[in-house]
Amino acid sequence: MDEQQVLERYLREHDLKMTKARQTILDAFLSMESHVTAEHLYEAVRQLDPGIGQATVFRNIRLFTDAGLAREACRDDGPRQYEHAWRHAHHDHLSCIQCDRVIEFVDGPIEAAQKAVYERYGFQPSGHRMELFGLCPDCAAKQRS
Amino acid sequence: MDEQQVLERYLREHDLKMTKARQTILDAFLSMESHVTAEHLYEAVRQLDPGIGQATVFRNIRLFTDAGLAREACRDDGPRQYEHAWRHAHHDHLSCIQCDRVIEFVDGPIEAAQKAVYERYGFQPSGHRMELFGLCPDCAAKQRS
DNA sequence: ATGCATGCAAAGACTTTGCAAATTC
DNA sequence: GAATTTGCAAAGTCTTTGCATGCAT
Repeated sequence: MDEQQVLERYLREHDLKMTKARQTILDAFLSMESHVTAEHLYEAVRQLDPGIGQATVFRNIRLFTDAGLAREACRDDGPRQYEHAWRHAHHDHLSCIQCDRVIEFVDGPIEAAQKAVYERYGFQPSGHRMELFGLCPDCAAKQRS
Repeated sequence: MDEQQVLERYLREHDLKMTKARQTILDAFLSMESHVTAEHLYEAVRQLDPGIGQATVFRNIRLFTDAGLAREACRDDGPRQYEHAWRHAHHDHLSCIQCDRVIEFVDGPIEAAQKAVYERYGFQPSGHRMELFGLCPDCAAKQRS
């Protein structure tokens, strides 16, 4: 089941409608990389259809989140960021604090250790978020020179 | 070296001044638990001195962050949150998605596995943030009944 | 036809900034 | 005395909402 179908199904189940604007916003979202802000998405959408308003983008990215296509990414500051959530395996982030490059990874030992923590405290897991910060090899090299 | 001294030293090194308002805001911050918003802090500060303005609280919590006393906590939404950063060992969070209870923990195996990830990608570590979400034992029990 | 969706602009939530007066060193 | 700080209010960001109209079913 691809994203298009997931959304259509969600709409059907909630008595919502597929509109031209909604379809355009979905197309734009699917064509973009992870860590999209509403502003980025709005710009991309305007390329496809200049008539679509910003509020509609905000309303729909939230709808995509409810439908399971998008997920809010953790942030310290600035506008809210979204990632793709469908057919996009769970992953964690390794970010360069200098150039903002982001590497997505999944690490078996970390996942296993997290499970142990849940058990230790008697929690029932529902998800997690992890971000590692550091200097990427390129930036570390630049800094040394 | 305690927080008071850390701040005084930071002020001296940056040619800044210790004022009555600044001291009051520091006292309020130190008396509060982790995950303080500027609004919470403002309320606490007003108890101590109703004459202090909100902008001053915003300006000073940021100063505390620069001085290494506070640290911004990761959030999806809502106002920015701060944690204590001085003499407060690094820790991760385990949060209940129902009652918002937060447990702070440090896990050796996770820290070790993170180090391995840094090495795998050639990154120079500078910090990380991890938050595990789930249902705490109490909320899980309530949900079953 | 019915009722959700849209665009616009206004309002909201949160944070920062400009400025004159007050305070610190 | 020189320079930082403060309180206030205004402005800035980012996001949501109210409403009349347009569309999808």
